Amino acid sequence: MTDQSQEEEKENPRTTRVRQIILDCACDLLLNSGAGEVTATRVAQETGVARTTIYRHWPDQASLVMETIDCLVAPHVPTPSSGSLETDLQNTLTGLRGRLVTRNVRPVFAALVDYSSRDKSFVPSQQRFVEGLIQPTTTVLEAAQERGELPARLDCAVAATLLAGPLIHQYLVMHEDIEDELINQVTTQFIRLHGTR
Amino acid sequence: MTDQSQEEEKENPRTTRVRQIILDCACDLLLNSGAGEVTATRVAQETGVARTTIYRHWPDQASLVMETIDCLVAPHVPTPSSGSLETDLQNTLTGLRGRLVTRNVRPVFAALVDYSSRDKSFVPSQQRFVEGLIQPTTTVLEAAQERGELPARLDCAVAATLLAGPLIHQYLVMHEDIEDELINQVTTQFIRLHGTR
Amino acid sequence: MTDQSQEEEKENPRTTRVRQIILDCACDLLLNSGAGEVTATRVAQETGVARTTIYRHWPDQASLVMETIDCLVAPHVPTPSSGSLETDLQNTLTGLRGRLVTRNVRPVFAALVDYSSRDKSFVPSQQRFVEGLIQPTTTVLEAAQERGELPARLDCAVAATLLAGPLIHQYLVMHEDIEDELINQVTTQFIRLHGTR
Amino acid sequence: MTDQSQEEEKENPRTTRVRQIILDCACDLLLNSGAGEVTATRVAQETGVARTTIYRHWPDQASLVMETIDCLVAPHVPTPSSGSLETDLQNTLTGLRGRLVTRNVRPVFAALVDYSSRDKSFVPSQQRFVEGLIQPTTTVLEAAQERGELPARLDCAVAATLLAGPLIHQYLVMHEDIEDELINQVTTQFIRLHGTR
DNA sequence: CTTTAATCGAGACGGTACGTCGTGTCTTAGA
DNA sequence: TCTAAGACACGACGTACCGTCTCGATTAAAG
Repeated sequence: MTDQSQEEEKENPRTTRVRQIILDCACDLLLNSGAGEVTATRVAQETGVARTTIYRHWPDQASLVMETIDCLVAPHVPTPSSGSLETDLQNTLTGLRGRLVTRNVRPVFAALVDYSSRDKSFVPSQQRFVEGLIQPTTTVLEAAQERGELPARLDCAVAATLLAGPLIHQYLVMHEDIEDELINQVTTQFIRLHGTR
Repeated sequence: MTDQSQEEEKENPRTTRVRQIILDCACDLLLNSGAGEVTATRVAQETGVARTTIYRHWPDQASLVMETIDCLVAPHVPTPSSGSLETDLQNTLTGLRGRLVTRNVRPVFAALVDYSSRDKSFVPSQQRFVEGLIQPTTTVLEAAQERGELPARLDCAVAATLLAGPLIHQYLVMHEDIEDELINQVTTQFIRLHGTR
Repeated sequence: MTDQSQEEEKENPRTTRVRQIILDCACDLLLNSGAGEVTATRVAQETGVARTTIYRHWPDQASLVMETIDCLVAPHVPTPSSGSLETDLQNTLTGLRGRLVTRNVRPVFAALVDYSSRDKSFVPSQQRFVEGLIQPTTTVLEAAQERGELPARLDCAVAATLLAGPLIHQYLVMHEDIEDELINQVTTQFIRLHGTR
Repeated sequence: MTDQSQEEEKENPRTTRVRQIILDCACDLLLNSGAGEVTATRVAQETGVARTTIYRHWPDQASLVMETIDCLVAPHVPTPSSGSLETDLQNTLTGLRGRLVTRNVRPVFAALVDYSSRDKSFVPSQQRFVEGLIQPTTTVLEAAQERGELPARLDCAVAATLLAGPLIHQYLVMHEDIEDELINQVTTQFIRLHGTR
């Protein structure tokens, strides 16, 4: 009945609106201009909201950035299974590559790494964000495990690291493109080792 | 004879000393307090060198940080080969893990990611830095290839990504510890796939 | 009724107070330490006001000095007329001499000359300041003219220059004291020439 | 015999040359760009002489400016007497007005006033400079006195102040032009009072 | 004609001030 | 009640000039 209102504590609609305007602008700035521009001053200029209003909702720049980033955690989009684990992995990893590029992940990642390095309370946010990226891979592995295509004792999280790790390393850490060849190698290698046929 | 001395242009020793003092302090600050503290003002306070002197050597904060980071690129330390590729890889990856921790790589990485995200001219620095970390792995692979333990057509750089990528992803991206198990998996998987016995 | 209040725009009292603190200190510095010390940095140190606050009110050092000087323009103090033009002039010029000394006019004049020489927009300030010094003389002359003691066609401004000019020249330009003799000569000469008995 | 050589101490010709180059440039800067530009840095840029060389000859900026100004003290140019004191005075004062303008006296005066206000040792320089301007007037008066056209008890220095003072006040202090009318008034007034016919 | 000493060029260095920008706190008015 | 508007203290930025200080490289004069 009042289910949703009890979470929100009957927040003033004006407040909600302003918060949203600010967050939208912050997301925009983060994705398009980098974390360095997610600034009370900049958001105020951009939105017309007063700088003091921003500080009323977030005690400081860090917490605004934190919440901005959490807005950008990729929601889990299930990929339809093709039946073959190898194909599924290929598809998932290709999808990951696609999302890294189209979602403009680099600036968000940069913000996370930067803030995490000075404030450990950002680490969970960073983990959540990266897990959001890897999640589909883990899901595919778990499905395969359920179907018996992977040994039950396999730790799917570790396995996902083996699969997605090289891609993320290549793109976010090395700042280089992910070649099809890399996806192939990663997948083939994994299947050969763990695939139960 | 005087070939190499002519590159250095006989720089005033005082200048060299002051530059070194500044860089040392900057490295210190970067490693222990984070890139945000690598500031002309802060370095000046810390070293007693005048702020203007710093600006004489580096036009701005970014270039000081850039050079500071380049000071921290891990020099290549050759690991003695044990004869067995598997053992070599285990050792090398364990060494990588050790260096990640003892070298306090996270703040450096954070600085690189941060600066690269706003200024693409930092990307090469970032690549150089990460390659400096991975280099031993590549070396081990090339040695094995020479010995015939790996197929000649194998691209050692890609292979190194497959091996070191998951570790770096785990430590720098996921902010989590590298378990022995991960090193084992990565190594075994690689050997099984490519090892020519 | 609210006519005059609308000019002032109901400025925040704190702001008014801070502006005044700054100006007071600037006047002090100008009079006692010279224009060279009227510096944002110096005023900030002296008053405890932040340097940036000063820059909020005055875009640069020059405009602060300009306003400081305008604070020091001598307000017109009417001298009671003795009935005799000669005595009035003696009194007024003696008063001028007194004000030159007690008001510590030299540093203000120095500032004006200095700034005017590089920025013509200071010239009006300089004129206003000097006219503020001469004003009583002009007033005395005008009163005498009204009483018929001076010919109606006499240009009082020029006449004031003839009277006050030598004094100011002696004190501000030649950096020498003004002897009673000089005042006497100037007055006598003027009365003999223009006095209508 | 060695009269002149003993003053100059057989100075190195290179030194003399460099000193002259610097002073020439300093005069130029003082007259055309104002005292604020008479700077070691600026002179060095302008002349190609090293900044350190300037400091070798003058301990600081002030002493360079001081010497620069002394170069600009107007040499006494005798004006031919017309026989009539009134005409002589008219000519001399008109000449003074001319020199004020053509000699570009304002920036020099500004420099003198500025430096004198912070360092009393500049006061004599300022007096010398202004006396250089007034000197012809005094000379004319003394000649007239000699001829008996002025009473012997007249203090020519004071008289010169009465005559030249208003002009200098008008031009240097009030920053306004000197009208012919002012010269007339000053002269007539003086003659009427002191002229012995 | 060379050698030796004065002088110069070049530029690092420690300072001080500049004017700008951003932060986070605060107060006052207005919707 | 919450927002707008903006002053304020703080502190870093990057710049300009000061006056001091090495260093080599020129140049001048003396041997």
